[in-house]
Amino acid sequence: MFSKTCEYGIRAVIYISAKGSQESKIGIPDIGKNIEAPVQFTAKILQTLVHNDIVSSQKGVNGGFYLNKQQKQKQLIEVVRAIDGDKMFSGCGLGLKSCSEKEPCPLHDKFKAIRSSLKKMMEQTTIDEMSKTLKIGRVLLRIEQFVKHEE
Amino acid sequence: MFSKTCEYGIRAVIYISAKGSQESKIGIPDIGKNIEAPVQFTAKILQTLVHNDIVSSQKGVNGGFYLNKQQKQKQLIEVVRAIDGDKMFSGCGLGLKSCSEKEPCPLHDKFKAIRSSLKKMMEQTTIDEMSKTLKIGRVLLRIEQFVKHEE
DNA sequence: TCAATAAAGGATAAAAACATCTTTTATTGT
DNA sequence: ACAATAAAAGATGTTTTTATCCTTTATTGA
Repeated sequence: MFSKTCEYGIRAVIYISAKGSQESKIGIPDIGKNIEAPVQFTAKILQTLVHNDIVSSQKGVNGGFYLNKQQKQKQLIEVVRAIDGDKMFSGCGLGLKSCSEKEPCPLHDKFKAIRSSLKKMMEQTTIDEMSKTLKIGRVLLRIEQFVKHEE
Repeated sequence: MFSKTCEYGIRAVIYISAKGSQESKIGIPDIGKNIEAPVQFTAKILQTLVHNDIVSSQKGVNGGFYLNKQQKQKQLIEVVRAIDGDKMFSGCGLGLKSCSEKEPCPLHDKFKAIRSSLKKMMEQTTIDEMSKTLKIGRVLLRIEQFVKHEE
């Protein structure tokens, strides 16, 4: 469904949102280890996410990644768009250039329905929500340390 | 959504089903041209589809590809499975091995819903239906010659 | 002010997906 | 029988995606 790059990106964002804060930023080695993604590759993806204002970063001692308030409120679809672009939400399901509302391919309407529900889902899901889901006991990744985070 | 390979495969199957018959088989050059796919690559995909009993073929003079009655009744999902395998319908949406019903990732339930509707759609769509949709005027591909096929 | 730290950025490498080319095998009309 | 035809099969090439490595830049605590 998503590209690997996108999967890593989403996982990283969830992890950073759940574990990091402006006071306590998260480093790349920590992130890579805990989301089970190649460290350097994750670094590249995070660059993209920083450029697109999905994630904040700071260089130097005690630097790392974190999400500010506005960023935590962003929708999943914005993360996906930043990494994979719009292709997921545009174009014919069968890859036909000639396909359109007027001259639809045999899968056109059915596809449209699926895609619009996928899109809606991604719009209704915020980063914050995903990281909360993580915290309230539905464990994911390797984040055992979350126990102490719970209220 | 689908891989390019899968897109070409589906398009080929629709085209063959719509235009071909046991009496009048369709050759690879014809198929490639009309579904706007690389000819030799399409040939490879058709090999796979023949192996998986989605399409019938015959070598030699007047040979080519066609779909028999049973094959026309196959579901879209069978075509996709033959080419892309099961990965589309299995595994965590975020690519996590650790994700399960018991320990779901933050996207688990939402993803499950989307995927099951995608699956249902593919199970409810037959090759025959898609090629009929093509015939009743909703033009696709480059198949102008379909006009004479309509009843 | 400088050594340590950590992200940013650029270059390169490996793997997978996509595509083409060439040879072989089966079929058929003559 | 055999020449022509068309798919099957195997080898090879290209492009994109995924992944790693190395150098540079910014920040900070001592």
